[in-house]
Amino acid sequence: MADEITIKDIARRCGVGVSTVSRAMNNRSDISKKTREKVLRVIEETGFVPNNSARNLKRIGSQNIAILIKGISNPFFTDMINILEAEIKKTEFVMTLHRVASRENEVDVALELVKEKRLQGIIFLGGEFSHSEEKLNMLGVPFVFSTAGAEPEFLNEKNYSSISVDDVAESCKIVNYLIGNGHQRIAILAAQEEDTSVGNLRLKGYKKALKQHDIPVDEDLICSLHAGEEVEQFSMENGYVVTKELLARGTKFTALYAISDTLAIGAMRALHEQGIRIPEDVSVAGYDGLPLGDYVTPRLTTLRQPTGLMARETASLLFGILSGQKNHQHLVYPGELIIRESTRAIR
Amino acid sequence: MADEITIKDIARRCGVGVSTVSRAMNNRSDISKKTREKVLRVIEETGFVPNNSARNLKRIGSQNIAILIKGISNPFFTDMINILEAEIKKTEFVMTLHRVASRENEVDVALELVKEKRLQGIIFLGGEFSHSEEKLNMLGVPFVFSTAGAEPEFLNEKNYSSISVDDVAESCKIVNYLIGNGHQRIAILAAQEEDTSVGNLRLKGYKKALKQHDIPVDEDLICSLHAGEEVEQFSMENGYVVTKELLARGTKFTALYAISDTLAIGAMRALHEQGIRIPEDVSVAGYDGLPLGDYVTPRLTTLRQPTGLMARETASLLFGILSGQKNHQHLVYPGELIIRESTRAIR
DNA sequence: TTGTACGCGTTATCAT
DNA sequence: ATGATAACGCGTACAA
Repeated sequence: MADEITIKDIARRCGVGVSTVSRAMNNRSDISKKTREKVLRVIEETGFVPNNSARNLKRIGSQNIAILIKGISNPFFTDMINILEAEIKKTEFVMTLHRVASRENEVDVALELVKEKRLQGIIFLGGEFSHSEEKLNMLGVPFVFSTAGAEPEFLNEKNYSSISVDDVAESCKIVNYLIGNGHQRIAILAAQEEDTSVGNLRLKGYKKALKQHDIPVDEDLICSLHAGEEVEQFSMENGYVVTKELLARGTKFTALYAISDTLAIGAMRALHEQGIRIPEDVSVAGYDGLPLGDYVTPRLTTLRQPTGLMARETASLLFGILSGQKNHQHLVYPGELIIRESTRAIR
Repeated sequence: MADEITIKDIARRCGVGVSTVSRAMNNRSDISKKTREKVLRVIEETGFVPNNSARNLKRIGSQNIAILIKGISNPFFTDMINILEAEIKKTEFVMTLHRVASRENEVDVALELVKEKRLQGIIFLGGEFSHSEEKLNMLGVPFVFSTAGAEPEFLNEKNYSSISVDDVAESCKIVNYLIGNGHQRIAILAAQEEDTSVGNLRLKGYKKALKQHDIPVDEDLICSLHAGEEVEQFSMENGYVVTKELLARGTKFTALYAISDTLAIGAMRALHEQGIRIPEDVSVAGYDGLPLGDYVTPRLTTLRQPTGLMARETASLLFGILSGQKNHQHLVYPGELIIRESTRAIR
């Protein structure tokens, strides 16, 4: 309500010029200790808060780094965000977290943010990896795609970095583990065919593993996730519902592989309700390696993505590039098969 | 890289004035359809993106609403955020989500944001509820505290709204349920005494319930959560660790009440590892009513907060105030005791 | 060390 | 319907 107070008001009240106030606020050296203290005291008393829009507009180089997250409610990211935050806090940079709605294009959002906040760098978490190069080049600041899936064409780019696991290979790995334990009829909870994100890559890995063992792909075993505005794609509920449908179809299977741990947990509940025992009757495997998977009963077999390592490398890479000590690179980290209680060998 | 392109460049390329470009961008009516199309086409071609800082600086009334969240990784909020987002999307307002670090003061952050984004309203999710009135009054725009805990002094304020459950009463409710089922020695995973947030209120509720039944408070049964920069307070891991400590102490108890579902799930794992059966040997109850609680085994007894309702009411209240159709109010919603499989009657 | 004046990119106002 | 111009609030060069 009170008329917005500006730097001019502070200057007037202190009997100094506006630049002096500015200097005090920004901890400049070219100001006497005495004046600074006076100015800061008045700022404190009046509760003056500088307008960031005006600052961003004028400031040459901010120290802002943005993290853009698609699917912020995905617990998979919370770990990475916390580590990224800790890493960034060690530097002179300031992090701003920005969520991207599922219908938004993250590069468009980034384009806005670069101008608005005078960003120095960007980290993309999750999301698609099919972006027009033209737009990417318009960003004008270094950026790193993290956990965005690895496509060969992607890996040739010299203009930006990426950090990921090989979703196809890792997905193949866990399905191979199931096959190695005697499972032939393996249901999968996977993304729609049209999906251009990791969901599709993990489905590819599933098919690849089957092919390696000459097991024919049975479309009845492939359960497409419901997707849309309403349902969270990788939610426990979605896993539950889709598994219910699978069971209703009467398709036989000895193992179920869900492309995320959350989906797997939903599936476990659906199986449990039907009196199907895990792992005695059906083995269940997930993907991601969420902490949560270690807390459910039975504990979930999964493919762990090295989130801590990836987050630290993401930060290190971006700061290396910003300081001119590193060049853009595309790093692919191996996942880790974590065998717990929800799977078993059959026959 | 490319020199930043501005509204002036667009104007020049179109052979029009800058104000005409501005009109085209902002869908004003006082511009011919033909010119607008031409301008928009050039904007499209050049990939021009207006600078939001400049816009915010100049614009009189934005349509921005901010949601400030303390503890964004808390799954309890994801539900509310999704609903709030859906409600806000129905209006002319634009929502921006902003996370507040645990060491930051949410009102200070809000103060900055109000100026920077010319906010029209604020929703606070989580966090403390002990704010200086002086600062709150400086905000100058309507705001609603949601799920911030209900304190009597708080409820007298006419200058803002709050939406909450009565944490003391609800906590008391679930402990009473345990007592009613024959439990006398009830361990609690609770916040530290110094906590000024909901954690403390829930502990109060626990003590109140014991008192009502003349059960003496045994300090050995009160397990303080680890808190700090490193550990997420309401995490499964914290629940696990604290329960381990409880068990190591050898204190006897027939029920365990955790002040959040995530903590309860961690506790269940710790009990499970000791061969303690739930609910046969120990009953476990949580608080919050997360969807997750319905997916674990055994399914978790809990006190559900009506998140959907609260989110919708939060939106409705804020928009009512913004449109002058409502006054500030303080609403307290009842929680719901959800009895599932993790608790049982003894004796 | 300090103050003055200009400009950041946009929208609002006023004139045409 | 359109264009010129003055703000918005601050940082920064430059002068003092």
